[in-house]
Amino acid sequence: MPEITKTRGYAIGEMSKRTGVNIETIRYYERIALLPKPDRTAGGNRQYNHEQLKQLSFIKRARGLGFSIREIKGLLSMAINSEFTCAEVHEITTEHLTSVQEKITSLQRLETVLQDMAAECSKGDVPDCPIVDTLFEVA
Amino acid sequence: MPEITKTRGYAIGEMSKRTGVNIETIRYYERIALLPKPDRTAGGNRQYNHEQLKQLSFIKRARGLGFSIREIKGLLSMAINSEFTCAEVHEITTEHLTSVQEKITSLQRLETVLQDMAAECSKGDVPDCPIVDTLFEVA
DNA sequence: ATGCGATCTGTAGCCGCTACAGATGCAAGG
DNA sequence: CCTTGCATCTGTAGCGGCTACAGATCGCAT
Repeated sequence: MPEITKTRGYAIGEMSKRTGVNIETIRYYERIALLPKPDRTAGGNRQYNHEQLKQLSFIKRARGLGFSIREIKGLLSMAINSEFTCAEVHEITTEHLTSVQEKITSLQRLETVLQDMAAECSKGDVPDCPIVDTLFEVA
Repeated sequence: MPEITKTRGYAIGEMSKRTGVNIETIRYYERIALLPKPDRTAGGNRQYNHEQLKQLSFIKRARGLGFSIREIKGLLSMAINSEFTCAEVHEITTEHLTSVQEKITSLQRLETVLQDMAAECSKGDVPDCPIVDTLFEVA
């Protein structure tokens, strides 16, 4: 028999182990066209190649940095087609950075309010609590 | 005719205006039993009372502070039954505070990474970008 | 009576997964 | 070759916390 397929590629479980992405999530990414449809074995199991492993790692990293699926699709299509300029990528990144910074600011405001509420609380055994009172004031 | 219902109460739109909670969301809160089922007019429209207005304000505030629906249900059932101690409420609050602080920390880590990536970028017109390179490194 | 905005119910969609059920694939051991 | 048993398959439904319809009815002013 001639060697038709030399490198066997990676089964989905292998992809999952190497990237840390859940198997179900990998299939989900395929469904929403974030990952390309891989080859299949004769029996129908997915067989990924190294390119696809790289792409999944990319997705994993970008998700870890909080990029949305939509943003990652943008980044990927640019990267894959090499139809992008560094400036465009920079823009997406700084936009994302700004939204992260906004989240931080609003969480910090929250932190302050929660700390103040907690500080006022006597922690007593009685059913009378400034936290509840605060929340129950009609706006 | 005798005055059967003296105080008319608030229609759902009134509740929405007073609390800033979307009408659809108010109905949603009722469905998930976060708000009690209100009275109805003869025709079937919801009629809320002042107590329910206070409760919706409470929910709105607590959501604004990032408490989950589950947490709010807890707080409300305690507050309504007056079966709570200040210490219990304090505990829920500080738990929530901790999770807010954890979110802040992880977003700040994110911020640093994004800033570093953006800083390395030349913003050039060429399709060669350290951001893409960074993301494409296999783990 | 009529017109028109407010409200009604019910259902489906959003994001980003996760969790099944029930049917197969595949590789290693006997 | 056959069995065992894990891996993988498809399809669907659920999570949280809403939001967005469609199509019908309510209620109030004129």
